[in-house]
Amino acid sequence: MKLDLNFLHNKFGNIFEVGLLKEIIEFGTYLEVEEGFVMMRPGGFIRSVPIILNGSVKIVRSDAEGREALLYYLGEKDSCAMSLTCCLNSRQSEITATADSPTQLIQVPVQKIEEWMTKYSSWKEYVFMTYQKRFDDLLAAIDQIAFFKLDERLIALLKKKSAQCGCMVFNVTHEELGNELATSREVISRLLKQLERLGRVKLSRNKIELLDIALK
Amino acid sequence: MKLDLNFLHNKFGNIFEVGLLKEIIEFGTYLEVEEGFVMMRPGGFIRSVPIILNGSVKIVRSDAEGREALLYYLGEKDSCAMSLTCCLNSRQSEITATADSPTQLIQVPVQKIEEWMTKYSSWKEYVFMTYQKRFDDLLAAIDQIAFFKLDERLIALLKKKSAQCGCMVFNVTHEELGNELATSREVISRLLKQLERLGRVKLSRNKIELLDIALK
DNA sequence: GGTATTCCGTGATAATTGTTACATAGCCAC
DNA sequence: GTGGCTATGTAACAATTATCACGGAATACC
Repeated sequence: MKLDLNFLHNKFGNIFEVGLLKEIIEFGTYLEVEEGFVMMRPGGFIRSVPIILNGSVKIVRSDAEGREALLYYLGEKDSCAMSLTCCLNSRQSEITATADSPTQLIQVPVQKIEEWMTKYSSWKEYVFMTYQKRFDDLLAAIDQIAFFKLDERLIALLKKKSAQCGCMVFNVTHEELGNELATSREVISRLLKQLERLGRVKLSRNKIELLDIALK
Repeated sequence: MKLDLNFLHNKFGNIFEVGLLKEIIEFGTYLEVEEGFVMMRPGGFIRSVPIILNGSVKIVRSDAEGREALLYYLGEKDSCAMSLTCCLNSRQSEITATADSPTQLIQVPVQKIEEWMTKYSSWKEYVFMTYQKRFDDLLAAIDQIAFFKLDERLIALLKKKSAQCGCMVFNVTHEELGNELATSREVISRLLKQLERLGRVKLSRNKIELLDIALK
């Protein structure tokens, strides 16, 4: 697909001014990645800031031993605070970003980030909003990890996944859930089975269906 | 104390340009708060952004049941991402800020935050740096909570406190440590006692002395 | 000095989470 | 359909953390 002004205007018309949209078309790079594609790794150098058009991107923190903790998801119109930081300071990434579904995005090259901030107030606001949203997301992640027990965190995660795909059935393995909650597959299996016995989910291989979870 | 240009120039000369320092003197408010003073509460409205001159401020996240989790400390020259967000968006605070030692600071009124960002590039950079630093701080907090066991987190917290006061002995109760790690006083007492038996700390009422902790 | 208050130590026990080990089930390729 | 791979179920046990209950120690206040 080629970036075109009408398309961008529909999506970003209320955020970005037209001049900026034109520059985005001129200097941005359109990119389409498939589910599972790892867009960014700890230690990776980052030369562009992504703007998500469609799909969703999972942002995860990993420790030295390969354990993980889910931080948040990026969705339509979102951007990434880490890549902003990295671009503005020539730093390396400290997180992992993985496409959680087929994802379309625009990459804004590092040189334009600062330039546009002085040139377009809408861009400046977008950058600030990005920092603020991700800050909020991190606070929410800390709430989950610090204040809730695993069963509640699991339910919250299932809800979040359901919200991401906009449906009540989605594909996921217990292993993946375990990673995202920084625990083991067995623990997740146990908790899920418990939820199934309570009639709150229906389990199959690679798939979970939410029954009365999203409502609560 | 009155704000004076020499003083500010010594402290911030390599960060802020002189014109900005003059405006800070003109429009900022000097404030001195004693240890334990609660500078900000969840739900509180925020009409200014602080710049810390001296001392340290503890930033804590609390949940509905009054449990807490330490996020990070602010020290000299630092500022607060939450108050920036709140000022720029008329939002309410979602964290608690408490003076952890006698603290001197400047309050920058909300109107000037945006104005200075277009006027002084050094201010713009300071604001961005603040977001970035707090973002990093939150990531570090998540690492601690998600990947480490309580005994390690306790040691890390003791180190942090020691670094804050710049000494090996400091005043703190087990209760306070428990709050900051979102656990109970008893658990902390037990872990501390264990550390004392290992010869790594020396305990007294209201006081902890680090022996071979800071070195490791 | 006596008393109240706050802080600390610790046993007992429960709840939660982590680990090990192995069995079984679903699915794909041939 | 058979073999191989991945995913799930689950028991048994270990480790960690939480809670309850109480006694005693240090300090403050009168």
